[in-house]
Amino acid sequence: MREPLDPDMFDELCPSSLTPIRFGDKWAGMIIRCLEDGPRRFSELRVPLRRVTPKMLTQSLRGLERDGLVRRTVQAPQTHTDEVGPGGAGGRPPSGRIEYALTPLGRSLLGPMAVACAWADEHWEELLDARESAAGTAESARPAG
Amino acid sequence: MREPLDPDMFDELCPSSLTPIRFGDKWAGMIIRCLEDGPRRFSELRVPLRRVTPKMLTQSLRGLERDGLVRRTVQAPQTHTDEVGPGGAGGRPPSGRIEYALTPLGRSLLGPMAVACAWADEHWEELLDARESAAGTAESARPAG
DNA sequence: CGGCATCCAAGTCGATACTG
DNA sequence: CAGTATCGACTTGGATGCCG
Repeated sequence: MREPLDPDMFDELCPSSLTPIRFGDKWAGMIIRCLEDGPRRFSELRVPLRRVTPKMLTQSLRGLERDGLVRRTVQAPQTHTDEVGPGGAGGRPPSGRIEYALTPLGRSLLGPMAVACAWADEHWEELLDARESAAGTAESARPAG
Repeated sequence: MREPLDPDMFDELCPSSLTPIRFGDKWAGMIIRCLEDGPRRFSELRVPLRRVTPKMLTQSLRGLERDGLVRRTVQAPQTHTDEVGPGGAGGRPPSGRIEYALTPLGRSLLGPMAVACAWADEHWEELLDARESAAGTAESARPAG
């Protein structure tokens, strides 16, 4: 658990954007899934969600926080750096470590989200077919313009 | 089944608008639920969804049709009106009876929707509490302006 | 009855630049 | 690192009026 998030997890080839089932705003569902395995820092979330501007990421997180689905915590920086860690020797102490984590309420959404994902997984081809058919009929209705 | 739809089913007291789980556009979920028990005519849908302008109702229905969730059918009007029914004696024959019905794909959404409704039913109070707390802290952060 | 056309207000989202 | 500020495009949805 708490492994680094897959950078390609939410690439634009992922057809999740065509399901009619949505959770909150455009990125809320993906954010929740990123927090599924434990707390994450802002910059950690930015890796899989690198197509999301920091403004939107902040905005979505604030919305989730407002609804009690996500909790934002600031940990005081350790003044005595007895555990610098390998490769982190050059960093000056940040003003505070900020983490986002799912609340129990946020976690309770994982069930419905799994159901939604299962539905999308099972039916996204039908959705694509229907849309292509609709586009085709719309085209044929046009007099070759 | 096929009883008339409850006019108050989707009144604004219904807190479904605060759940983060959405199906398609603003009214798609409600439309699907209205079609759950069988085909409905446009004017039938307008009763429980009377807060929805006809433009939006059409727009949502077109979207659902495009995605293969709803099918729109036009039946030829019966020229011989052997069944006028009580109280309907004054109606002149319409140009065609139009009905909207769920497709199997649309019907397959009822399961996830039930899950979403169960979640909302179970947690909407927590959502409200969180929002009120958030509003309160936002107010107290303001310097009594 | 079952829409469509038009206008307009509000919200959403993205790009870019800047900050403590 | 973790945001904030500003601008503008795009989308969504409501109000109103008209049509076959």
